[in-house]
Amino acid sequence: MSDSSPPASARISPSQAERIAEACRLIADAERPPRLDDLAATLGLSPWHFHRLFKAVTGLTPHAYARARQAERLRIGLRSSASVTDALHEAGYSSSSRFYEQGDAVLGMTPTAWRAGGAEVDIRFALGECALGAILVAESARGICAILLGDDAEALLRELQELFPQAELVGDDAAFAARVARVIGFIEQPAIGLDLPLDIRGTVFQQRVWAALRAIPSGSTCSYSELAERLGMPRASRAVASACAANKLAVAIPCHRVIRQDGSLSGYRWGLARKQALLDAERGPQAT
DNA sequence: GGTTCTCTGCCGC
DNA sequence: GCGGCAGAGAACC
Repeated sequence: MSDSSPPASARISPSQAERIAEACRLIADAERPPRLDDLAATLGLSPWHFHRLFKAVTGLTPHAYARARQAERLRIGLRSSASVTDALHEAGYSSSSRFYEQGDAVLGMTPTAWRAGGAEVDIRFALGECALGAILVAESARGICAILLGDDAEALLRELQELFPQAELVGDDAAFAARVARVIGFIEQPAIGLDLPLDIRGTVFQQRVWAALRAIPSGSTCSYSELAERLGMPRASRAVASACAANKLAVAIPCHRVIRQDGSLSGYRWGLARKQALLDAERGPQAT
């Protein structure tokens, strides 16, 4: 339920970051999720220290990272495999029955529904007005799946349709509209936190970047290259920027806190004026 | 339902 | 900065 406690961004040395990047590669290359002890031994660290370091760098535990990677392989496999069972096995799931036991935790829906492009899955949405202009909040069964900002409601709705082309979009839900008020309150006062579950969908790399974004404290900023370094990929600042741009959860995943090294704002999916306003608000009264 | 593994808090060097 | 333990809980078989 709580999304309000991203990992503290401890100082990570380049050599530590490189070790964790190596661990990420090992996990990504393995058919089955490697064991914590084995990963730690390969990197020459104790399991406990490796675990802490991994989480500090990526924002995910090694196990969570491995599962995310496995889910990504499944998503790719579902597009190309002849059957859902084949895709499950190719992704390293030991048995399909256990996969189904877990319900829709991996894909947010059944594999067959996912294969169909997410058809028949409801996404509730509501439009509103906040200090930054029009806002659209959308929610799947798993949590808030999009927070979009813009100048007019129709454009936001089109954007939502493009993000979830096969989903059944359901508006005018009074109960949900009440929750949107909480999101708007959070947009206008980020310091209060957003105590709603988030449905964060993206590749493993995007999820790593987004976890790192959530570790940037309110009121401070970071450059794309700094963020890339924190992820152990000092040359990947362009990829990091793309992942920031792919963020669908405005403010909840604070991509507005990433600016150019020279201090200029760089770009923002929802407009530079909004980026500036968000940063101003965070540096404002609640700053300690 | 037992076993194994992960995760976290805390402490020591 | 790193290693280690204890205990809770999740995952696995």
